Amino acid sequence: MKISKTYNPKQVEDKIYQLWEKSGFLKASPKSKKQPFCIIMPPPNANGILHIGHAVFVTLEDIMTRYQRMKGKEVLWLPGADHAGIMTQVTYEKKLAKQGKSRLKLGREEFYKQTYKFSMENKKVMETQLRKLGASCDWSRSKFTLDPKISKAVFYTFKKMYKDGLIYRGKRIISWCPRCQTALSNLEVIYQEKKDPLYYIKYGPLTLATVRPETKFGDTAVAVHPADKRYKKYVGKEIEIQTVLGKAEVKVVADKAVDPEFGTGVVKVTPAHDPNDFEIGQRHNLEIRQVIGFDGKLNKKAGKYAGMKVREARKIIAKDLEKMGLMEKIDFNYKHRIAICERCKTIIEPLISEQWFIRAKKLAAPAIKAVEDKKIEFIPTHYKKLYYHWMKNIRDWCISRQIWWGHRIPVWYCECGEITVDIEKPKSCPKCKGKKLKQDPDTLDTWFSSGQWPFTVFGWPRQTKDFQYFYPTSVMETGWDILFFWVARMIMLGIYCTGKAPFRYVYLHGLVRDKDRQKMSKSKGNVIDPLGVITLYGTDALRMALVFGTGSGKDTIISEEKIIGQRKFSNKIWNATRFILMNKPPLINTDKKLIGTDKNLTGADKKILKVLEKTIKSVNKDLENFRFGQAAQTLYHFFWHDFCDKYIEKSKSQMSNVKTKENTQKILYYVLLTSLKLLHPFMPFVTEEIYQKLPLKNKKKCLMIETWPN
RNA sequence: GGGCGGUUAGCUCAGUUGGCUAGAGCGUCGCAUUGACAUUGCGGAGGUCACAGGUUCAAGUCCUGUACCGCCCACCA
Repeated sequence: MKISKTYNPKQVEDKIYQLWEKSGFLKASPKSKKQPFCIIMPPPNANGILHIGHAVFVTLEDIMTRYQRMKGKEVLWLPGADHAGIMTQVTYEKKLAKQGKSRLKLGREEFYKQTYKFSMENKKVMETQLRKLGASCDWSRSKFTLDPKISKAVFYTFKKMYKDGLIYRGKRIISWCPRCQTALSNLEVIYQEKKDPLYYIKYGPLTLATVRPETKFGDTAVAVHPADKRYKKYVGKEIEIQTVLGKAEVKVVADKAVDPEFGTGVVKVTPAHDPNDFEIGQRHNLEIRQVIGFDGKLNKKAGKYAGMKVREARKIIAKDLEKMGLMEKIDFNYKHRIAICERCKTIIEPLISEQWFIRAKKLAAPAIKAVEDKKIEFIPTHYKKLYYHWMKNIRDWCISRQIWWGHRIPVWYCECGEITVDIEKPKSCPKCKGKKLKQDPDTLDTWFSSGQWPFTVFGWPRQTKDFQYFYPTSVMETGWDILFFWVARMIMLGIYCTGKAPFRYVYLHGLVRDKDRQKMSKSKGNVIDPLGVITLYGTDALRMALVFGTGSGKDTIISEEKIIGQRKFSNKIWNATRFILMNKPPLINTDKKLIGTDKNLTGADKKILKVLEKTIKSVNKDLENFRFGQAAQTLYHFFWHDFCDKYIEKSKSQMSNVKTKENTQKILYYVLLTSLKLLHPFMPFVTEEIYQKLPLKNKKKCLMIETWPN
């Protein structure tokens, strides 16, 4: 057998992956008598191709998966894809726009159909890419969040929560994205610092500061701090004010939310268009007067300003105020944080609208307890604090979105006013027996369905064999940036739906950054395309570079040099094997017991065996404690510097001595095989390829299912 | 306003329950080498482990404080 001088991943990887997939060892069975180990893959969004962040999670999860499989557990790593509501809708709409088409022209049904097709195509591409990354997952169980069975489970949960009083419909102030035309949860809103003029406007005898004079038509009060002596005499009274639309009367209320230090200590209260004002309004029973519509334009309550967009109206109104002598002064250097849409960066318009909400506090309590009781543990542990903080201050969760792509809310309205919540469309109204039922036009927040992912993938609410055997799962591995979006929701919904915390450990990895610690982004031009890198240096090199010397849960620093360094390592393993195979016995038995006793061992023999033992111990300990970066470093150092540089060099003389030849050869094969096993979770392709070439007795079909060294 | 993380070699980072002369990759300097591998080997230079105290036989590691950097959460108009 001729072996090439250098390791050539391109010729090896696809062939090896096929070997694994055809072997059937990637499939898990709930009938197994072994101990289960299960990771649910965080389903990538089905709206694009994989990036380097995906390569991180694949590497980490595959390391755990392969390690546990070799340790003899029944391992299931379950893949899938997420429909990613708003994100996919935005992506597909952009695609349509390029073709001169639009969502509205297509209509709801056709748009859904096309987006579904688009997502399925992406899912297929992604699955090919996951294979290229070496992901040893069970493809026979691949799922999609909009699969009919999964959707049914999601509706089941909705119905159950509605019955339990955990879901309600209500008119609330929500964050509205005028571009996406939908409500957003507070997590989908991000903040950006911006400089805006701060206007000091005369309100009758008072002066107040605001950045949004255009909302003044919605003012239903003016508020001051209860302890503010300057304004005490006005509290509870109506004051007459001059506005751009004429004279009006407005009530003065005292509320502790007002900061007497800011501006003049007087604030206008616009309950319909500001979250704080909404709350002040609730406390003082103020009228809610909506003056801005869902299109982001002023409505007819704004008189002559009706139809103007918020920002242009602001300028014009400010000018008019000045003309009328109502503007006391303008501070042009005022910096504040404005809310923008996480997806499209459009400025958020707080609006009152009817939405569906989850009473989150009730779900949060047991979710907090599960972590306190160590039913779930976080790695790194400090994320526990963040989790507690968020869970203890949780607010009701707005779960309705005014988009078309996703699970349509399973609620039907009858002309008679009856509301029916069910998994499927009711045949007729249970109250009036009428047949004219209209389904709620909204869809559910993506995270509502992905929050149930760890059990809906197993066919829950049916008590399937899979569910009983694999749930609760072992590890949830994902990025810390979706701790609240996803992990917290999975814990809450998991406990609520199944009575059990959905996983034992949460491992949170960091962000991928370049060597200047910059976050990777297309606009910065510093992205590393995992598949491009793979064609250049091989999957193993990329995987090893992603974990090598990275502290658990810390940001992953990656650079091309680092990947090249690991390609060299792949080649080193390859060539060490080539050397060992130069002295090829017919078939070698690598049972350690057959290696000579102390008496016939040289100093070098003893040393390498001892260091190997130490390496095995420390790698095991590291892997048990999720210290993958450390394990990778230990293995790298052992293989290169202890085995290759020292022992293999020494073996050259030992092999030419008849007395030591046989033992040396056995040790070479033994250490090589053990190293391959230990390295396999990190570098699956090169190790498997070499394993296939070794002349071993008792060889298994693949290294993937070899026995892990303990 | 709260909270979290970081500060170790020129650069990027490891360093487990405190325990050998503090490590790796890349870079750098010198030497070697046509039979495993130049995607190499050997050797060297390079560190007051941010700073100041404290606990200890022993501190990069634990405690307290300070400085700087980064991040998250929060309703300041």
